[in-house]
Amino acid sequence: MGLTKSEIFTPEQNELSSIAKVFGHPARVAILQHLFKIDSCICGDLVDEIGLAQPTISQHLKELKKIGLIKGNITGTSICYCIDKDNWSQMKTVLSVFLNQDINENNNCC
Amino acid sequence: MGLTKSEIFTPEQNELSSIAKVFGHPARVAILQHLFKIDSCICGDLVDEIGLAQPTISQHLKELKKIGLIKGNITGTSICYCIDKDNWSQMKTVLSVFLNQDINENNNCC
DNA sequence: AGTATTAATCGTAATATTGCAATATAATAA
DNA sequence: TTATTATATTGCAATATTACGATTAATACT
Repeated sequence: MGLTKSEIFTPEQNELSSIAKVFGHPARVAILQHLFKIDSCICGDLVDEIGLAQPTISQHLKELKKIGLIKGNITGTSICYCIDKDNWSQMKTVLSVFLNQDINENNNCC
Repeated sequence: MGLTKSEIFTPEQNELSSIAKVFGHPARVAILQHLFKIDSCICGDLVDEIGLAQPTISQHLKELKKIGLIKGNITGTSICYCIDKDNWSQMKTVLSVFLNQDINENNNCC
């Protein structure tokens, strides 16, 4: 099948896994790290920076855009990408709730 | 061709994406949430709790175990799973470094 | 021994993802 | 207008993931 049964999960579970899925590829992690590091917004040199073909990078950028973590700005023939700060911090909140769950200390099996 | 080029990324990028990948499916999120919530370690009732077949849950548990986020304890015919606290907090540290990166404020394109 | 019970594994079908060559599109430059 | 440059889209091949039926393995219960 290969088809995730999203309908049996809560909206929270689906949202969380969608976010995590985007981080689930090293190229997208690398793109985000580069956008954080660089002092001016980056355009096509992500292709040089990371060692993947232009269509591949473009595809990864599309997924990052789709989930709202980055946004692009057209300047001439190039496009300037950067982190969407508002969405980034919103995403952090969603992830934090999940990551900082308290472990029930009554657990005694292991 | 369906094969991630792990060799061109840093160990950090690969580690981070591997962790995120595991969270990238709602069933695994649901399993982890259930293990957090329940007051005694859970065994096969994850199958009832989540609406997936037993082999499917077993497969997801395997991936969670592989990355070290959960561990199992055999008691009779059943297996008791729970969060691996040490690895969980270690994973949180790795993720936090990534999530809490500072955005370079010299960014001015968007 | 024979029979449940529980969970892992195997095999397989359906779908998704990754990556890239080729091509298309869009904006600028000559 | 004709390049040139930068990025997106299309199409496709290779591989991965998801899901589950069937089976297996291991323990517990009669």
